[in-house]
Amino acid sequence: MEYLNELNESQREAVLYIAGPSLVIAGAGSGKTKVLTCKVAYLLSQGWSPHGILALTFTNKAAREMKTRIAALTTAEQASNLWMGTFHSIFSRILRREAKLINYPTDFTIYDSDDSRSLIKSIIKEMGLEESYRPGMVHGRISHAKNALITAQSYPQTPALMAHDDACKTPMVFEIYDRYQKRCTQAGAMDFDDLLLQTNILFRDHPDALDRYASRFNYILVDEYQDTNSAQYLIIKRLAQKHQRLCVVGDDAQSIYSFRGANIDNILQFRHQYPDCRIFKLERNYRSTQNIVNAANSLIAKNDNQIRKTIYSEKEKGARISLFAGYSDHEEAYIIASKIVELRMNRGDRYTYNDFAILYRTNAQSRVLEEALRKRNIPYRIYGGLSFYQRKEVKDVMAYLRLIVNPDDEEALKRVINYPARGIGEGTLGKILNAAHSAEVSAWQVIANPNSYGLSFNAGILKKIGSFHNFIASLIQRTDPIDEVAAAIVRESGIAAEFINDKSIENLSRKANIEELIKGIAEFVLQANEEQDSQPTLADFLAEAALYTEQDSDKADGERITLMTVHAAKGLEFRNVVVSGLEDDLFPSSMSQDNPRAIEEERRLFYVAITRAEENCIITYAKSRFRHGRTTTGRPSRFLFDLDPSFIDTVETEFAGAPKHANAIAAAVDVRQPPISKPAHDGEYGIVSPRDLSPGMAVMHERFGAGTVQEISLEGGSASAIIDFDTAGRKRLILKYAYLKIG
DNA sequence: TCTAGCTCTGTTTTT
DNA sequence: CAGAGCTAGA
Repeated sequence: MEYLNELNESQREAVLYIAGPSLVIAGAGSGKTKVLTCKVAYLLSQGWSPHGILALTFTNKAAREMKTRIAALTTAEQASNLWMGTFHSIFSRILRREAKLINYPTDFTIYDSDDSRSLIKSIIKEMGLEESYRPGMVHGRISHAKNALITAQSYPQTPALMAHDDACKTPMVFEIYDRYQKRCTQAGAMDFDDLLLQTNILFRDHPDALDRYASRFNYILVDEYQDTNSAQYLIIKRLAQKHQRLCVVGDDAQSIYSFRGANIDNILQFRHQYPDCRIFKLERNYRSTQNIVNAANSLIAKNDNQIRKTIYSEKEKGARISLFAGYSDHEEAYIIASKIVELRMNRGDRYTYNDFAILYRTNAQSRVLEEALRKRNIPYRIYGGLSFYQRKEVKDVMAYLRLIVNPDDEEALKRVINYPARGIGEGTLGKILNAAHSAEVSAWQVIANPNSYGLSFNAGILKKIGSFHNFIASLIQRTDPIDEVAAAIVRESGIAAEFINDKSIENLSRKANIEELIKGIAEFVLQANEEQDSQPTLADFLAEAALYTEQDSDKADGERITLMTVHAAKGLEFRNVVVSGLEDDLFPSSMSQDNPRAIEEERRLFYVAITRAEENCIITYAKSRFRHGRTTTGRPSRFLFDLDPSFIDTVETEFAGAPKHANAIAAAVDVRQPPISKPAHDGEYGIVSPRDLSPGMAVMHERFGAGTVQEISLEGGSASAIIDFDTAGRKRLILKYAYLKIG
């Protein structure tokens, strides 16, 4: 147990206390992972069985890393027997075992967000609501409800939700939710949120099942506790109720996932929910220099809602944070690229490209940065955007695999019934789906026997449907290794033929992706053979693939700088970090402008960004930026004014010859721009405030001409107006983009 | 039924 | 600017 000697006092106390519930407040860079891994190793050394330890992490990658580190402290066998993974992966495993109890098939499909979205979209269409209901928004509402443990049945009984929907003029959300849930059940599918909700339903309705797991998991550890939602909270509570051996680790200052239902109160209220808990605070930051820690502290001090703590660093003072302003987003990117080259040069071979990361608020910002990096021949890797399993060609093959495992999977069927084209078009598919929904059976059952469901297709169509059905049925019969099944699909479905007359680079890369998928399946088989000495099923593979994320891949391909969103950077560290796009309306996001809680979360996000840096932190913003198809002028972010100037270096706009100021904040104030929106006075086109509009008012639009305001809506943070234009008809315009003239 | 190309619209973060 | 949706023409 030498590892105990490497811990500081508070870390050691946190590791050694295993008698009851404990809360470890772990500041950024304070050795949180070390505490967790040492604690698990310590439990094992005290004779606890690895099978009885449940450790929940935020990402698969974090789980894997911890396993590796625990294996180094104990044995590989012990580490591999731990129940360690994300909430979603651990509980999908448990749900699969217990599926029968809650009337799901053992091999239920996991719908990803795209599947959910597409199902919701078709329900909206069926209900004739596409005018005013957007699938993404409805999905958000359903997801929010599920994370708050509100089922389709209880939704209409929840006044707060119904009132919100009424206010948003979307009173039918409850009905869409209900139909959505029925269709998921019909298809034998769970969405991401179901994995948590259904676990709670399982534990609620089957005390014997709960008891089995509660007594199996003798000790429960939860990482990133500040980002758990109500559904996760309740699962933990249920499992730990009896023995109360629970250790949660987190940092309220890094709670950044409320949009996904994360409830910061879980960590803030832990001491009240477990009154006899011990609290340990890890306040020494081992990651960053003093300047970086102090600057971050000065920022987060501006938040009201937090557990007070004093994070400090005993590393060198280090360089001050430097702040740069570009005249445009392109210049900002140019400055960033130059600073990276410069830092790397100055330090000779001390820094490699792997020591740099550029962080941003939104994925869309990466484009301009990439351009600038390419011009300088700086190699980069970019996280975010489409993950491997989200690419169209991969999803197509995956949909066939899903159908084999669960032919009732409607989203999968919709995807491939006519891909590659086999003459079963929209009309035919629509009839099949309608028949299925009115008979309350799956589309697959209709296809298996179209005549029994009152469908009168002509012989040609029947033949096409029949041959598709036979093809899938024949795949289901196959017993060869699953990677060979996948290869057969590509060959026999006609997907391979689609790629034969390829010339374009895109087509080649699609082909390569499909090959990689098959290779990946083969590797999965091999690994399972080696580790568990078992023959994995397609269902095993799909379950893992459904919960795979971009973060999980270890793209260690050579020396590259990293580009990612701040969210994606959570838990990571780099010697040099650039945080870009510090403009009001971008960071903090325009979505959170008038919501104090949301602003505090954005501030925590900025805090997370700064505290990723070990040695150098560079903050940049652009005075103008190309967004939404036009160039907009911005102001420096309000967060820049939160930073204590003594830790910040001069603003330099070196490439435009702007004066250099001694004081960064003063400089930032100097460049404060007039308000972004150009008010629509003096008979000119401009942005009109929703306050200045009312129904019946006559307005002019740049392109659509004269019109009359019908309705104004303030929902969802972006005010919009429905306007009847004399020639262009009825339009719904987002007021912060639309150039209008009153009168 | 399919595809190419046009028009229109709307932008956060993601297990 | 890019993705979705629509239309025309095959």
